[in-house]
Amino acid sequence: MQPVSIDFYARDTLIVARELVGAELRHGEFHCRIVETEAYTDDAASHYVTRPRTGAMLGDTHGLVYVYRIYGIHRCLNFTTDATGPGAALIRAVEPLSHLDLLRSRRPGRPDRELANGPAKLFVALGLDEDLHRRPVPEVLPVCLPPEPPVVETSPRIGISAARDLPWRFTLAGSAWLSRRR
DNA sequence: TGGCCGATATGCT
DNA sequence: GCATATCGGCCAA
Repeated sequence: MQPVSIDFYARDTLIVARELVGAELRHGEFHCRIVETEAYTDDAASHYVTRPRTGAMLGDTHGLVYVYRIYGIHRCLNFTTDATGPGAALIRAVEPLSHLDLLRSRRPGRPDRELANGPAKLFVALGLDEDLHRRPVPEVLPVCLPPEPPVVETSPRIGISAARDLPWRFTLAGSAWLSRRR
C-alpha cells in the first residue's frame, strides 16, 4: 500500500486526527498501528496558545513532526496539520505489529499492552529521537491508511486542564492497546 | 532571574 | 486513588 503524501496533513485537523486512527505507521523496520490520537488547533489547551514560541510551527506548517518535552524527561510525538490554520495531531497510543522483542527490550518489565499505550511510552518504545523534530512526516514516519475505514470512537482529551469539554480524542473501537482513561 | 506549570509515567497505599 | 520526579518554556519583575 502507498504511504500518504504531505497533502494528507494539509486538511482540517479533526479529519486528519480521526483518519490517522487505524493507520499503519513505520519507523525504519518497525511497524505499528495507530490506535489513539488527539487533535489540537487554536483551543486553550493547544501548544499554539500555551507555548506561543515553540508551538508557533502548528500555525505555519503541516506534515511536519512536532516533538515536545513535558515534565522534564518525557517526549511526545505530534504531526502538524492544516495548511490554513494552526493544528497538530498527537499520537497517543500504538499497537505493535512487528519486533515485539525489541519493544520489550526498550521498556523492560512491562506487559505487552503497556509497551506503547501512552504518548511518552510509544516515543521510547519506537526508539524515536528528538532529531525528528521539524522533519517531514512522510520522510521519517510513513503512514498507510487501512483498506476500509475503521470504527473510531470520540471522547474528551486526556491530561489537560483547559478546554476539557472538547471531544477531540479519537480511539480505535475495541482496541486493547489504548492509553489510560481519565 | 525566579518561580510556576505542564498534551506524563511510575510506584506506593 | 494519590504523590512525585524532573526540567523546558514562559512570563512577570
